[in-house]
Amino acid sequence: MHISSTKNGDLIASVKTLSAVQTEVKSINRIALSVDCVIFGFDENKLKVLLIRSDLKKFHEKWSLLGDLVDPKEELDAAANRILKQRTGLDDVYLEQVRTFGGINRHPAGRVVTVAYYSLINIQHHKLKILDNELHWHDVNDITELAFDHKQILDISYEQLQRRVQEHPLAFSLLPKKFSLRELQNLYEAILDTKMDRRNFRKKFFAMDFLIDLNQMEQDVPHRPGKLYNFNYNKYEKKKKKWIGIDF
Amino acid sequence: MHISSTKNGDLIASVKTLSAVQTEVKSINRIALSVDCVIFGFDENKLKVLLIRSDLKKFHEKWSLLGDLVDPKEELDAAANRILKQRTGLDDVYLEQVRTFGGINRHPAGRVVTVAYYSLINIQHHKLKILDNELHWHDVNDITELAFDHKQILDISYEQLQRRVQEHPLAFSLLPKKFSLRELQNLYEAILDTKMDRRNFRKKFFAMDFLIDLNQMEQDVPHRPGKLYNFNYNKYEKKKKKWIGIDF
DNA sequence: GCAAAAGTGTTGGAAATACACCCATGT
DNA sequence: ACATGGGTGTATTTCCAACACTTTTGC
Repeated sequence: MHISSTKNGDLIASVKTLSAVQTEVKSINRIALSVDCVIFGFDENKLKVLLIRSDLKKFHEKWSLLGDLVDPKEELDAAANRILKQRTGLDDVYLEQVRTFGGINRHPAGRVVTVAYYSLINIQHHKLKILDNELHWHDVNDITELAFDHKQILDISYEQLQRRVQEHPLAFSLLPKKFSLRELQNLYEAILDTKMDRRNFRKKFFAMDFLIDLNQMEQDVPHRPGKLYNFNYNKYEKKKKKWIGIDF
Repeated sequence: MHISSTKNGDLIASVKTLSAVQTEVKSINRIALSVDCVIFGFDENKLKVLLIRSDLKKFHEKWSLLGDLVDPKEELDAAANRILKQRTGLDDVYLEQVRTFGGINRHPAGRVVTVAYYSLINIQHHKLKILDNELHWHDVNDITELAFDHKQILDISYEQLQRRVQEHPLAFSLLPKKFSLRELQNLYEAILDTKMDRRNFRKKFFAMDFLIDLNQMEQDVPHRPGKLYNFNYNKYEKKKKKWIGIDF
C-alpha cells in the first residue's frame, strides 16, 4: 500500500516522511471496520446458517449474521475466530475470507466497512452452548431478508461455498468424522442444490482414493447399513491438482 | 454487520440503541483503510504489472502497487477507480476485488488495512499519460521484492487472475479490439505460464463460438498474416455456464 | 526459394453419463 | 414378505491430447 493524501483526482508526485503519513493514518481518514461470519452447518439433509437477532434495537426484528467491530490491534482472521468463539463457544474450525463490503450506507450508525468470512461446522459435534440473542440455525433456502446488507453477504458467501466445495474437500468438516457415502452425497446435493447419480457419485469418490474405509457400519438405520468412511487429508495434500483448462 | 463492544471474549446479549453504536463507530475503534490496485497489462508477449516508487521516503528504493487511503465518504470500488485514474489517467476498465489484507504491522505508519483490486488494461491502447513516481510496466515474473506486503498481494492477485481467466473471458481486455488467434494464445500462455497446442487451442475457441471473424488480416507481419477477430460479449452473456462437477 | 507462422483433421484414451439388478437389514 | 436404501458393472458418449502436412506471405 502506498499512501497519498488527495481524494480529488489531483496527481501526487511527492515523497513523504513517515511521520507525515502517520498523521494521515491517525487523522480523519479512519473508518470503522467489522467482520461478519457466515457460519454454515448441515443437519436433516439441509444446509443451515447460524443467525442471531441483531442486537441493534432498530433491527431487532430482523435476523443478522454474527459480527463485531475489529479492534485496531487485532488481525482480521483473529477477529473472525474471536467472533465465532464468543457467539458459539466454538473453536478450531475452517474459516475463509469471502470479500469486503464497503457500501457507504450499509450501516445506520455510520460508515462501517465489513470483511465477510465463512465457516463450516458440524452441527452434531458442536452443540451450541451459547444461545444469546436467539442464536440458532436457519435453513439457507428459507432466508429472504436479513438486517443491514447481510442477505447480500450471505448470497455471495453461499456462491463462494458452492464454488469452493467443488474444488476443495471442504465439505467434510460439515460431517461427523465417520460418515456414510449417502451422507456425503446428501451434503453435496444440499450445497449444490442438485441431484446426482448414486453410482457415479460413489465411483468418483472411490476413484479419488481419499476415503478411508473404517470397516464399520452404520447403526440403527431402518435399512441395510452402509459402510463408514473418513477423509484422508494427508493423502489429499500430497496429491493436489494442477489445473490448466480454459472453460468459460 | 452487527456491532458489539467487547473485544475480550465476553458474551453480549444486550440490545443497543443506535446512538450507542454510533458512539462506538466514531470512537477509538476506527482503522485506516486503503485500496491497492494490481494493474496487469500485456506487451511483448509478457504479462506486466504497473508499479511506482513508493512515495513514502522510507521505502523509496522499493517499488510498490498503486494505492491510496479510502475516504470515509467513498465507496471501495470508487476508490479503486479513482486511484487508477489518478495514477494512470485511465478509466473504464475491468476492476475486481481480490481480498483484504489486515496484518497488524503491514504498514510502518500504523494500522492500515488494505483492500486489493486487480485490473486488466491494454498497454497499446492506453498509453500512460502520467508517469509520476517512475510509474511503469514491470515483467510480473521478474519481481522479487516490493514495498510493504505488496509482493504477497501481487502473488495472490496473480493466482486469482490465473483462476479467473480460465473460467471467464477476462483476457480479452488485455488485447487490442482486433486480435489474432496467435496473440490470444500468447496471452493465455503468458498468464498461465504454460505452452498449449496451437491446433487444440484454435479448436477450443472456435467451438465456444464467441469469436467474431472480422474478415480482416494482420498487417505488416513478416510471415503469413492471420485473421483478426473480436470477442462477442453479448453471445457469451446469454450462454454462460452452469457448473456442477466435483473435481479436487 | 526459404523462413515463419497460418490453417486444417484424425485418432486413441480418459472421464462422464446413463442405466438395472441383486443384497442386507429392520419391521 | 416387503420396504428401504446399499452395493456393483457396463455400454455410450463426450471431451481432451497428441500429432504432421500444406498454404500463404515477406524477404
